Amino acid sequence: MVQLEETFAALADPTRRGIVSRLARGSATVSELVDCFELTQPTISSHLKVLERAGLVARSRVAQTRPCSLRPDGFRALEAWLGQLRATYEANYARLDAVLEQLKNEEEGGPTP
Amino acid sequence: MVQLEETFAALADPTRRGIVSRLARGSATVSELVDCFELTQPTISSHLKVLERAGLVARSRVAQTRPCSLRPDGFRALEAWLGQLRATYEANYARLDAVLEQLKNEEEGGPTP
DNA sequence: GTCGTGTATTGATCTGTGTCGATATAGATG
DNA sequence: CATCTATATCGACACAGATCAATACACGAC
Repeated sequence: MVQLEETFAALADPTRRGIVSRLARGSATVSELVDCFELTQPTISSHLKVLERAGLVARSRVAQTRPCSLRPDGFRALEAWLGQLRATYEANYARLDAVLEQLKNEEEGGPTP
Repeated sequence: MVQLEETFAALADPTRRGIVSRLARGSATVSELVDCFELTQPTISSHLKVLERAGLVARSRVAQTRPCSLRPDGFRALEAWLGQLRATYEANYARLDAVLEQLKNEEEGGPTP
């Protein structure tokens, strides 16, 4: 649950969603990301820290650079929550449909006085 | 894009996710939601306003009460964004696999000096 | 009309966060 | 060793948001 908290909070920021979209097309170093967005390097590093803590981004080390890549597992919890929500919603919607169906059938059998 | 911004920001708060989960099982009035969560009524109303502005919750009026219900369309943009992200990621992963496959084939043909 | 219940709004406080400039650290290169 | 590049960290600022108490509004009941 707390993981979900961090995931949604991380993706709530447009810059971080931009970083994620960029990394979906391939890994990138911090400098490359700084070039993509008109923000300073400390700001990008701060965003990467948030994304890393949320489990959405992984950072390795190559020489002095720190290539960042997406961690698809981090999105699983998000998709699972959405799927669960949809299932619950549709189940209750189906139940409503069933009730209406039953009412309709009872009415066809003859209206109750 | 700005809609996505509000959607993620709305779901970043645990109380609002709780409200959404509750509403997936059926509509509820503001008072009923206040009973569900140990928060004051103004706080719940504030959260509902955020969810409404994000297009995730609809409010009607029945007498003095304001029944709240889920608006599944509001989640579509979120699911679409995730789907697009996943597609992009898997496409580039497939491309990487293809590159590795090609390198392997070239190597089998004979290592380049 | 008055009264009571349900909900919205306001004002205040407190915490969190996005941003920057400045500085510090890590590692390659000379 | 010194130096340069890439990245992280720190301190400060401004702004947004979560929360509450108090109050105002809406609507049915009487």
